[in-house]
Amino acid sequence: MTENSPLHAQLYAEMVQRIRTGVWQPGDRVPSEKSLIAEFGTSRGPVRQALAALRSEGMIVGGRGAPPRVQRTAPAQSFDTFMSFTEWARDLGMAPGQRVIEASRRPATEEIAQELQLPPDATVVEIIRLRLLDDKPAMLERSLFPHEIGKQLLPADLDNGSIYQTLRRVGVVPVRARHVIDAIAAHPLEVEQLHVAPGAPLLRVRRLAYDESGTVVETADDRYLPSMAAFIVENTVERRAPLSRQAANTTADLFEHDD
Amino acid sequence: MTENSPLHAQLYAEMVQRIRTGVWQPGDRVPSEKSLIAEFGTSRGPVRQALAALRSEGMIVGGRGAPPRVQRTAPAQSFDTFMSFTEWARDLGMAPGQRVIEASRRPATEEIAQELQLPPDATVVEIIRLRLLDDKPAMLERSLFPHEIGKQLLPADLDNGSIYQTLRRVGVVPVRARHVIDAIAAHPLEVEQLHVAPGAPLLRVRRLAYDESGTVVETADDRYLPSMAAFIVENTVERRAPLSRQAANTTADLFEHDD
DNA sequence: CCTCCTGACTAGTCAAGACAACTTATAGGC
DNA sequence: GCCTATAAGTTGTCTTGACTAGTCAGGAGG
Repeated sequence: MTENSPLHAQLYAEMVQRIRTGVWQPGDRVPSEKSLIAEFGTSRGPVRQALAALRSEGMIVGGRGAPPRVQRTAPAQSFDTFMSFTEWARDLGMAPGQRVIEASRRPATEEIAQELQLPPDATVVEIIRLRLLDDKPAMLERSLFPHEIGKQLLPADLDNGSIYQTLRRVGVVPVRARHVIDAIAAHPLEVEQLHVAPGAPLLRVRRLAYDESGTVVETADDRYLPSMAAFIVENTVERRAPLSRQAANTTADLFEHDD
Repeated sequence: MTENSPLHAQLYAEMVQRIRTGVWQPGDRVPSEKSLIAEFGTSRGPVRQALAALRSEGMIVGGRGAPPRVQRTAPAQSFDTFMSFTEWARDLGMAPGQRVIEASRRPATEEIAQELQLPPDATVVEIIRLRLLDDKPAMLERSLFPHEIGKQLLPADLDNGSIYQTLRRVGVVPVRARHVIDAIAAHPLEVEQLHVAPGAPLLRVRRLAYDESGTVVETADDRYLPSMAAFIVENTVERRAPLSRQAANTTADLFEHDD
């Protein structure tokens, strides 16, 4: 694993582990660059690169004249963990579950075709799943895929395993996504599946995922029970979060494509 | 401005401007490092440092063998813009407005004292304001400050100008914040002020802001009309957002202090 | 006309060294 | 005991040089 990766990445991994396992305690000073160089037997470049990575994720702060300090902070979730409900649940130590409500193939509406960058009336695959945490309903997920991609999913066992893992096996790898977070009242389907009162507030996340080449892989509409999940952002003066607050009158633009 | 800052920062600023002004068009290749070195008359280090900064903010992508490409992406909002309703509205080209509902001094409850890192029964200042965008209600903001800080706000003209600007004038500068985003049903006060039906879904953002020394400056509970605002996150495999999804049974921990 | 291969170019990685700016602890003076 | 000046140590910044691994266009061959 760490053998073929670049030196600075190995150093980074080693440092992350030391922080996580408490070898470097929160509030402590990190060893000086000089001692790290001596320990790892490298030059200053890779060491500084690894430290810069830690800093960019907020795990260490300060510096300039004195070694930086370890900061205990909610670790940023990896792209995969953030995208995949299954991986997220495992990360939390909870049992992910799912029940397919609907899996269908249908012609796209004009709006959906545009979101998926498809010609009008193209076929899309829609999958609606109830997601569970430790057997309790947590989220209702409505995903839309272009037919080329979605057809790989219909024969798969959607009740077990992650859609993303299935997609990866067939060579579809999302690498970029845009999430729009807001609140919405529960509709009849959510009332039925999530066991909430009609009109109850739900946390909605609409997602547009792209692969390497910039083509849209998925558009989704996830509705979370606020009693089961929340989103956290950590923000610093130095470190901008790739997060912004948008006026809703421009929400239509939010799903415009960049490239 | 750019005279005393380090070289790589100057290069970064210049490159950002070129992207914003369209000298470097989205989709275009960035000039090669060699040509940038020749143009700016520096060595490779600062040039690469500036490019790395652009990359970390998602403004350029790719590389390794070919010059990176300019990516048109929703620019991450600066810490100030993200914190301050006033600056955010101005950024959108809309007119920010506000009406103070309540500004009071009171003993803290146990829970609030803990959040603000104060001894039990310490005095806190609570300010509740209705926030407007172009004269339309958009958000109800409930902020709590330690008395030492809040007392500077009570005599201020809270109906005009930003709280953060006022705080900065008296030397209180937040540099780090944690935001927890979820959904909640409208309560009587929101029904009255935001003109929504009882139980209507609102987007809630709870915020804990720290200053340089790590002491809590503010804790707040903002409730947005989902028809007026949403949050956007852009996520990449390479670039982790400092954002995570959390199970709500751990929500009590979310406001635990780090340091 | 298409495919494949080669070579020029590019960015990623690493090393070693030098100086500037800053922090911290120590030693000295009051 | 307290404050201040100093010195040592640390990180930030920049340079130069080298090698590796990837991209891309153009030419040879089918």
